[in-house]
Amino acid sequence: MAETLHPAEVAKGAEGAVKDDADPNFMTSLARGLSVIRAFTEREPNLTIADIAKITGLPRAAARRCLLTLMQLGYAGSDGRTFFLKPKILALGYSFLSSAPLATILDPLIEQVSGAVQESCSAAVLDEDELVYIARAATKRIMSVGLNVGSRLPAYCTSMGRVLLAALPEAELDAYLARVVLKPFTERTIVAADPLRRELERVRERGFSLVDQELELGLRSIAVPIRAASGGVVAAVNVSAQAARVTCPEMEVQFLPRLLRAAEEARVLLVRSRGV
Amino acid sequence: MAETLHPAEVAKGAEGAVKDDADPNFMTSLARGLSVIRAFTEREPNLTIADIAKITGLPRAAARRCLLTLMQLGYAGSDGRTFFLKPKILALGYSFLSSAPLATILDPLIEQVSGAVQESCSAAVLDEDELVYIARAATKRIMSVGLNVGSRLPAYCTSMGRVLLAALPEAELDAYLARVVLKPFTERTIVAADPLRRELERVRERGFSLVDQELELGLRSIAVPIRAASGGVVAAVNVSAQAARVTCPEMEVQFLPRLLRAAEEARVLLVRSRGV
DNA sequence: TCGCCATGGCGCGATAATCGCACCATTATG
DNA sequence: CATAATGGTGCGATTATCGCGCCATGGCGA
Repeated sequence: MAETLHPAEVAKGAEGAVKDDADPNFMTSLARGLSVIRAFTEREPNLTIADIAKITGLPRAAARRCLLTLMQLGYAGSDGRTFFLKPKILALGYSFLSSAPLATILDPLIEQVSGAVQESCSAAVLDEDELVYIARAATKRIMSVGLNVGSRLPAYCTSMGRVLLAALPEAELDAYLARVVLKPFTERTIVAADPLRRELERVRERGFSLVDQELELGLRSIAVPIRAASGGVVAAVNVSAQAARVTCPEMEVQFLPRLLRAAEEARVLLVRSRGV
Repeated sequence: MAETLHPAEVAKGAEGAVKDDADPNFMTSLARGLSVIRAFTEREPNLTIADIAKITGLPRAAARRCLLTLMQLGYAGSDGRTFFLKPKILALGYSFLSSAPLATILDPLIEQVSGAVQESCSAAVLDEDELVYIARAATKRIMSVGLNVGSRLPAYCTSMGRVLLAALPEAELDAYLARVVLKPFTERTIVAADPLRRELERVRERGFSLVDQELELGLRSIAVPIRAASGGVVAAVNVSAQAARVTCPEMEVQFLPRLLRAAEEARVLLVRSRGV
């Protein structure tokens, strides 16, 4: 149980650049503690010290120290044998949400669209080559479980991801394409750089992205960009639905207008809330 | 700008118990790093090193090290002068959300109730004497801004808080009442222990809690407990509305039945998902 | 325009905080 | 019953972290 998973952002060095780390400004203990927090997942909400050690690659004693510290601070709890995260941990992630005007503003809009079209609706931004959900309204509990605020998906094969990629400066897109491996999630997934570039070009021209079962069979989604006052794309919103229930043309007809309206509304609201 | 706010869980010692016994299992650096994360709030999403130092009480150099570490790990960013949290920080809180069957299960139910009654609906649990939102569906952006997943409110003057307090074992309730100061948020807030006890007794008997403008004038809310298979109360769900629009009797008539139904549904779903 | 103060960056010596090995007790495992 | 794995602990080693102090920068007011 609990296999050695994510590469433990700590270990050698997340960035493969220089290996003679020894950066005097890098606090190893902090990095370790955070990696311990991230070791907890849906699959294994209750972990033992040994589990954590395996997952993070930390020595058992170190893992234990982190856990104990998190406990003392109220971020984790223990039933004696296993450890688990406590709700206080939300205070961390959500210092971001509450400090992000975006999430606050988009949330009600998302709800509104979702309620109107009776399908799941989300907002996301790009972070480290991935798509990160910052707001979400689900109609039913379905769809490849567990998409939540904070969830991360690849950008190249999702509608919101493509909208955001399409808005990237040329150079950054090049860098992205150079970095990322386009893994096929279904047989429809675009996995070659050139076709992807063309698709992004198309997204840019049409002002929205429609992705048909490229991430998961049976799942279609359509997304539009959210623009700030300045005109820059700051996020994306989408509606996703089961392919069996909604055809591609229907997605455009039924969902696109609402998405565009929400995006326009968001833009207006964003103007008023710019403390940045 | 950026006043000295929360007491910096690090400094002296969150628990007033023993003084500075230098627990060998406590990693100060980790605690400091986490307190830096929590220094970011809605009011000030962009903070300078000096700000952070003031807020957390850390020396400037230490604050700087934390910030730089968070940056290297991708949790924070900087525009050169000020720092801000990046979406990756959500991965921390998200470890909890995704590892909490509760949040996943309650979310769709919340949405459903919210959609049906056209008012904001939330779910919360108790954590360190406070109410913590674990799921939320807002209809409009209103109501004393920024209630989000992760938000914390006092338990004694909120409907969900009372539902959860009412479910506490006698001894724990005593301890709670001994610890907490009942601060009046409005002139209606119950601030004496005895009346509060009686109210909790009433909540226990009636199976729900209706709080009328005790947290904020113009705000009413009604909550019911969510019970696990075992019968223990594990969370609460509520509906809140503007007092001007919905009277107390109306709250009971219009919202209570739906809340009870959602709670019953949750109970059924919880039985099936108990991996704990 | 000229200083003044607050801030960010940096280096370093000091030291205490963290490390991780090694060992013991206890409990799953077979 | 034997074995392996886990949790807990202590300690010496060391190095990761600390925080003071200094310098450069720059915003701001006089």
